[in-house]
Amino acid sequence: MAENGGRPKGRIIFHIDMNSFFASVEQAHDPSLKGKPVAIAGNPKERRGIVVTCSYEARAHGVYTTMPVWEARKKCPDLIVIPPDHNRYRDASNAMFGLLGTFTELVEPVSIDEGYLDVTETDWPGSAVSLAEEIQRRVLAELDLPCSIGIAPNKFLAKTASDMKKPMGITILRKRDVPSVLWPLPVIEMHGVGKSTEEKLNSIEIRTIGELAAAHDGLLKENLGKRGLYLKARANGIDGRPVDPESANERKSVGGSVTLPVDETDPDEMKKTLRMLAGKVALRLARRELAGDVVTLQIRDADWVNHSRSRTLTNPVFSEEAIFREAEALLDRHWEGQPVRLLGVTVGRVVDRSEATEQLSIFSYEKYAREEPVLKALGELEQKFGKGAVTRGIRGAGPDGK
DNA sequence: TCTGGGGTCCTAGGACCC
DNA sequence: TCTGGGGTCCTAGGACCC
Repeated sequence: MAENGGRPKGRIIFHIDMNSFFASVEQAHDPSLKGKPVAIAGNPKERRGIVVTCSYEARAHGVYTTMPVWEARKKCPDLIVIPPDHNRYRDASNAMFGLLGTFTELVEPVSIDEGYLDVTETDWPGSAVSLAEEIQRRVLAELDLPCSIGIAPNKFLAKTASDMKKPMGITILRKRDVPSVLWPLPVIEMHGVGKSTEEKLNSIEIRTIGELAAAHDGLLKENLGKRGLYLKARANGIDGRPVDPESANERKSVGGSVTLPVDETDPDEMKKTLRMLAGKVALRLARRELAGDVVTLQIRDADWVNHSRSRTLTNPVFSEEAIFREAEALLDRHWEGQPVRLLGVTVGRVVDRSEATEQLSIFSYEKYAREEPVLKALGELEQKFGKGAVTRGIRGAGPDGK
């Protein structure tokens, strides 16, 4: 980046936000869709489908993300509804991040369609704006996809900035702009503030981002915990989080869930679904070579009340069979017979499988050897082969063959 | 005819240990 | 009869985001 005249050098962070990403990818793939109202929605024949993303033409008709498909069709009779093609979006995303990576190594993917760049140290000869223009130009030229870019001294402001002009916007948000640009807005406009937090803030007479920025720490902490304090810092334009290219590789859990065709009360049907979900999760764990030692079952009741039941295992699992067994046991133990709208299975606390094996051999195996069914089995073996045989067996042949 | 599916982080209470 | 604290792990639920 070009010299800045000897002023103390802050960071220069970009936030890249792909505009209505799934819809744009479909329009790039099939140019006849350009200029038309397009919605990406889970199987449009299903009664529970919602709009996942839609083109700006569809938005002009009042269609928005999360709207039920039937309602979107009512608002926009010409709406073209396309089922999602996740492989296509994954490819486009990889191409997009690959392109960003040619400008700097400091790229942090946040989701499939957005990411941060720390361009403070790039050797780009021009201004930050000209770099943003070049990135935007190349993403459009090479991938046929529009994006918006926010330029700011930190992540929060960059993210806020990229939201301010869509599609194909480039927005600079300096810290000194915060009082005039951010402070007049209602708190709900802030990233990190949802409906619930908005209500809590309103109840203590905080309605604008400016009022949040000036609020008393004690009051915030009392009502919102430590979240309140960092929201206040954000409201003041303060955010010290670094751009971390590794964060995407630090996945914590892998899960699958599905809304059932009807609210279900038949345990056999529910177990078929759990088997399917376990298979899906196992497949995705396999692709990333992961295993995890917490299995969680999620149940959403017909009235949208969520429940989760989890179990921490002695050693990490990854197979469909092992995941299914745990999910099934959790269902047997905790389901109380009420109609179920959605089922989910998640494997948590995931680690690389190589790591998982190591853990098993040096640590978890000792714990495993104290489990009740294991003790019972060991007792039987000792009766058969004599005392000491089992211990020699364990030491001599660990699960990793060492 | 309301409301998908993928995640992360935080909180709070109880168990358990020193 | 009255009665420590500090720390970690586990579990369930809530809030938020894309």
